[in-house]
Amino acid sequence: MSWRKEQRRAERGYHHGNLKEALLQAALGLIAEKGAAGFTFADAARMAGVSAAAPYRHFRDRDELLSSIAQRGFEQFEARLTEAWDDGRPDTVTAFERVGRAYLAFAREEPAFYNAMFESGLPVDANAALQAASERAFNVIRAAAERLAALASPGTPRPPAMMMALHIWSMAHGVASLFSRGDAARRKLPMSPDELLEAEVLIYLRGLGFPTDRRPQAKSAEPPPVPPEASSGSGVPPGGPWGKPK
Amino acid sequence: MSWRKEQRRAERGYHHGNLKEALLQAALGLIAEKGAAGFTFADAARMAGVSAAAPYRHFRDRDELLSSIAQRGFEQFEARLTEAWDDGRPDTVTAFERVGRAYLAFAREEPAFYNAMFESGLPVDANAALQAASERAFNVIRAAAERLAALASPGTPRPPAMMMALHIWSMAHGVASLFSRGDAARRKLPMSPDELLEAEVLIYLRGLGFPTDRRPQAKSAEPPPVPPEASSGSGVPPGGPWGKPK
DNA sequence: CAGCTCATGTGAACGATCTTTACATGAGCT
DNA sequence: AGCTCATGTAAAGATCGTTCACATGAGCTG
Repeated sequence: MSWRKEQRRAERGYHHGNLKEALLQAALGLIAEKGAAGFTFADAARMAGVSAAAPYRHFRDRDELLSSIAQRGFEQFEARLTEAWDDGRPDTVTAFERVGRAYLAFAREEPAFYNAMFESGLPVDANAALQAASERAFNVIRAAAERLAALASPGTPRPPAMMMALHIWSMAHGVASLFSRGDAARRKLPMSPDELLEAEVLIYLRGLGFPTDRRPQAKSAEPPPVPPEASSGSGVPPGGPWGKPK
Repeated sequence: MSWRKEQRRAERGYHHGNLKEALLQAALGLIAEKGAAGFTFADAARMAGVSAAAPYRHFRDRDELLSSIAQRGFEQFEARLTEAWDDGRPDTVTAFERVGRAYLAFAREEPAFYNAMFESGLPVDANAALQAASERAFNVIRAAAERLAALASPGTPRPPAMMMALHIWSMAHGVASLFSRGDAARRKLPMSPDELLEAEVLIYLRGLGFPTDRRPQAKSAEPPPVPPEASSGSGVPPGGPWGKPK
């Protein structure tokens, strides 16, 4: 029973050396397994091989650990989105959809982070640093929407980029949290969450009057010439974004 | 100290008489206050004036109480959505948007139910009855989407109703959980969640080629005549769904 | 190198929760 | 009147979050 603890202690000495990091990693693993609600401070301590009181030297309380994880999550999230956006290459629409896929991929591949960030119930404004990190991540989407808005067909009012960004965010978050993660993924779907979101975004963009055929655009100040399909009929390409209906 | 408990007991006798219901109500109140994560079985018992062990006569464990609440929530949710849909009166698009608003209204007005249903972390398939209730609620959206799909402009492929329903659900859930409830509502927005969702759905529907001017349609088998704006230009009415840009 | 300091970890303890177990009560039926 | 069984209670064990007094040893200071 207790020789194990002694053993551990013998291996690493009285001081852990890197407990804060170890706790964050342990918590991450536990949240991935059992959700933010199921994760316990004591478990994290045990997993790091220290007493239940040790974590209090590094985090005021359980919530502070959680919000540290959320913050780190937003930072990685921002990085992933930025990378996916790739400054709008090769063309704005393609890059924009890549951001959508990156959103879902993050939710799927980093369930613990996503959980801490959006589903742990901690207040958005718990922590100034957290809020800032969250805003930086959102700003990636916002900036992309800004560029997309600039592509609006001439003669049509330019949609507010902020609104577009909020719309895209809500779609991505909705799909992720309803269909793409953990228990929710068990809901049976006629298509993958990725395809679902991609179609949703494409239809939305078409609703705004954007060409969605992904032709690379020159990065010019004036909008590119309107492709034929954007000004004739309802703008629906044959087959539509959802594939060929039978 | 303990005269209070005796007092309570004197008022109602040894047997409570309606404990199951009282526990559900108490839990609902507690979840509304502190979220599903913060709610404790013991608190619910205390609030109902019984010992901490009493609830186990009515629910296997805390999770079963939670899933009972979620189930009841889905039932009320279904009722609200059905009422909002009103069988597509006065016209399909108007009714469809009313469903969207009803979704948000439910999320806002019944935070406890919404929390238990979508944010409590309980598995979708925890319980057959729960899953069934959830599917019945979704079917309201699905049926509405079915009717909407039948309105597709002639010559354009008819979008799969299932996909549309999933899209609408993800939008509504995304907006609700990001902006419309509890802590999340503190995120500052340039518009209300209701307006945000309404614009989102309108743009989406336009992307599918639907007329979105809410003219009442005859309930005929064949689609109504295509309004001019749906077949000319990009289909964007002046001002767009997001109001007048400056 | 000796000694001091302070960040870091320990163990014990408190109150709260979840859950089980043996026992108490009384409503409704015979 | 008496029996039975659903319903409630008290007590107890296990786990958690959190605090407090105390132990340890890494790194600075002289």
